[in-house]
Parts: sequence; C-alpha cells; structure tokens
Amino acid sequence: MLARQPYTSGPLRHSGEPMTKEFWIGDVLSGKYDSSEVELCGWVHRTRGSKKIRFLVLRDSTGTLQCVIKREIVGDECFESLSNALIESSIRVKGIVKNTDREHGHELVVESGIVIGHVNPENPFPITESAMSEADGGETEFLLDNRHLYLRTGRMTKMLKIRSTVFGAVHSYFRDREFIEYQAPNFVAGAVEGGSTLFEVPYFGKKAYLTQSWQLYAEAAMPALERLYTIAPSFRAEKSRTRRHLTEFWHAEMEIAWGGNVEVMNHGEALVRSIAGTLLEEREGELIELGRDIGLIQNYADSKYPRMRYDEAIEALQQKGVSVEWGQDLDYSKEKVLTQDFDVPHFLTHYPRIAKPFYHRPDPDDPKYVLCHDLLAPEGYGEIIGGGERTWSESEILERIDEEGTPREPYEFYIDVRRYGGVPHGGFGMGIDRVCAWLSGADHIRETIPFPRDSRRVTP
RNA sequence: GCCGACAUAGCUUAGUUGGUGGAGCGGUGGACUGUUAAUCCACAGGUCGCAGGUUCGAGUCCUGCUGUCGGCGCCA
Repeated sequence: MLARQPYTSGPLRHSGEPMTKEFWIGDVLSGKYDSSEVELCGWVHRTRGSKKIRFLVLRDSTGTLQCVIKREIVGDECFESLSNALIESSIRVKGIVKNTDREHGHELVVESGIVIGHVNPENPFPITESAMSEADGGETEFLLDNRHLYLRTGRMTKMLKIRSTVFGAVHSYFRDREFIEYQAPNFVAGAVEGGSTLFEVPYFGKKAYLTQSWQLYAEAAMPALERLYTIAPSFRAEKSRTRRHLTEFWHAEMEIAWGGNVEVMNHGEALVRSIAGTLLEEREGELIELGRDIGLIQNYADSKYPRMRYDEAIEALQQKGVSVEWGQDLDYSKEKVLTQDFDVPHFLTHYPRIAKPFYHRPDPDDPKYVLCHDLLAPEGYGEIIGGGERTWSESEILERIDEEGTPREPYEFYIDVRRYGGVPHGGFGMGIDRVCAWLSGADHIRETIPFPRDSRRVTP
C-alpha cells in the first residue's frame, strides 16, 4: 500500500511536471485495488449529499465509481471545494478503495481531492437526464446540436468503443491475410457512380470532387500489390434522409488480383463474421448495456451467409405479391421484404447488366447479368457490402463505357490498367458505419459516428 | 428531388371551445440523509421559432418564411 500523504487542494502543477494517470476506474471496479490507496482522475457524473457527507459518482473512460467524501476526513476546505463541483467538472481524488456490499460494489473513501476544471453554475452542463432519456433510441435536435458534449455520456461512449473495435477488426482481418493497406486520394476528377451525387470543390480555379470510393485507384495498384485494402471516408452528395445514410461515411474496401466474384464474396462473408466475433470477445459488456441480444450477434458470427441470384430474388418477391419487374434494381422496400426470410446476412448476386455501372464484369455464361454481389444485413439494416468482379479486358471495358454513354477521357488511367497486363480481379466496399449500426442495434446510423454529416447538418 | 410531422424556460414537456403560460430535471439558497435518477421547502429562469393576418383579445385559428425531425428515391 502507498504511504498516505494528505493531498490538499492548491494551485495546479503548471511547472511542466507530467500529470500521468496511473489508476483507472475500470481496474478499481475489477477489485484490483481493494483496500489500497489510489488517485483517480475523472469527471463528476452525479453528486448528492449533505453538509457532512457527499457522494460523488466519478466517471472516466473506463467506468463510474462512487466516491464518499466525509467532512471529518477531508477537512472543511476540501469538502466545500468538492461539494461545489458541478456535473462534468474534472477532479482528482485520492483515497482508499473499499469493496462494499452495496449495490454499486466498490467505492472510494476519499482522503483528499482537488477540482481541476470547474463548471460555471451560470452555464451548467446542458446534457441532462431528461435530454438523454428522450434520446435513448432516438436523437433530438438538441443532442445533435450539442454532439461535442453528448459524446461523453454513457450511450455515445459505448458506441464509440464498439466502433473502435469494428475498425480494429477490419484491419486485423486484412493484415492477418497479408493484404497491404493502400491510400487513394480524396480529391478526384471523376465519379465512380453517377455524377449527380458528387461533392464539387473549388480547386485552384478548376473543379475537383470529393471521392465516392477508393475503388478505381485501388484497381490501379492491384497489379502492384495484388491484395489491398483501405479504411477511408467516402462522400456522397445524396439528399437521403434515412437511418442508413450519411454524406460522409467510412468505407472499408478491398481489391484482389486473380480472383472473381466468389472469392471476393467469401472475403466479405468472412470479414463480417470476424467483426461479429471480435465484438463478442471485446465488447460484449457494451453490447449488453446497449440492450443488444448477444445471441443474435453470436449467430452472425457463427452462421454461413446464404447466397441468392437476382432472378431468384425477383421470383421470391413476385410470389409474395410484390410488384417488381426484371431489370429493376432492388430498392430498400424490396430488400426489406427479402431480408425478412433470413435471420443472418445474405448475398444477392448476378444483377442484370442494365442495372449496374460499367466496371461490373458481364457474366461470360450469360452476358445479360454481371458478376456482382450485395450483402444485405438482417433486422432491416439493409445493404452493408457491394462488390464483385471487375470488367478487366480492354475491349470489354471500352464496350461497357460506351454502351453506358460515359465519356472515356476521365477514365483513361482506369482503362490503362487493362491495356497493360489486365488480369481477373475484384473487390468490395463495406459501409463500416452501417455495420456498426447493425451490430450495435442502433436506431440510426448517426449514433455510430461522432460527428454525423447529412444533407442538412454539418455542425458541430 | 418528393411526401409527412413538429417548433412553449438551459433540457423534457403540459397548456381544454381563443380569455393574465404550469410541472419535472438542471441552477441558486436552505433543511436533511450511507445517499445512489436521493428526498423536502423556497427562489431565479419565457419575445410561446420569425413575419404578417383574423379577433375586443392569439401559445391556441389562418397565410408565408425559417429551422429541425421522420419517410421515399439513390446507395455503403
């Protein structure tokens, strides 16, 4: 046990002495420091008490802990100082960890403490219980306006931890399989999809656009790296107002040489299952606290994902009485009907050529179709992966560009990839925020990203 | 681009056929307590989104505007 040195309030250490943090609330809660002295740094979550005793719930990034402050122990000056600390003031307290029989388990019997960052009573912390109880499941305008403060509340903190684990799982999946991480530019000259959804930015007297996808530039590096991936933001100027869309979203993309639709699809399935599995290992507690059914996630990690051709999907829809014609792309309302038959993600493959852009390779067995796939998440979360085999010969890519009426000029570099030793290759893009929303059970994709961007909001 | 809702204190909201806008949380002061979304008393805090209109009188009815939210299409 450390020597008990009174730690009185006083001027902060401004001399450059490091303020390293040695103890974490999560460790205290695990029992690691029972009956020991610790110094905790954190923020006031809640506080209550009388003139003699004060109960202060302290929060740090790893949990919350009740600190008991008694006037007779800490003295008048320290007691008053800590008692006046409003919600979200930052403090340091030193004391003895006690493992109690009470509902919260561990607590800290404070011996000394100091307020580090004050909160002005004229401007108290605006995120109140009432604001959050309304938000539990939905997000009010107020919470979106105060996103920078909402981040430090329990629900957002859990979402951010889950998000971090998902990002980590993506990196691990690809790096474990010797993929090379590769970065494409965010300023681009041309579109991947139709031009209407591009963000235009002034670029030294010219026009540039924010990228919608890493794909075209990844294909350029495919002959160099053969297996490559990225995690990067993509931008789409869609005025979409749904729980699945952001204008700035995080895109995990991969590209492989010497592979086709099936190999790419196998990677997509393995990646998503690996993310679900990693979440169970690392974030089960957070998922449960968010009210997620762990059995569902277990099923997503363990099950094979069914695969269905577009034609079968059309047939299934028609049998259900949904009016849909062959050749139509499947919009969300139809995806949702299809998804109801599955309790795990499922692939849709072989869309009609006329429904997909030029870079999708026509199926040599039946050129009416292209070798592509979408992965649809269950529970109404919709498409999380889109990918497939690329058109890889020069003659075929020119034919497809021309039949689509797309100008060749911006894609010359892309066509060059085919002119110099083209090989079969393919890849996919996964919407990471959508995966986070689905696996965490979020009601809106906005809940999974710290500062969401949509067609009506770029602040804070 | 299309469709639908909503806008009252810092937050969450009540507000009846149009007749002087209330409460809970948060804040301040006090009481009290091994409390735990503590409790109790008191106080402060409102251009009822903005601009017009109807009316003796508008938070309430009408019109326009602005903002936000939800959904569709599009997609990841």
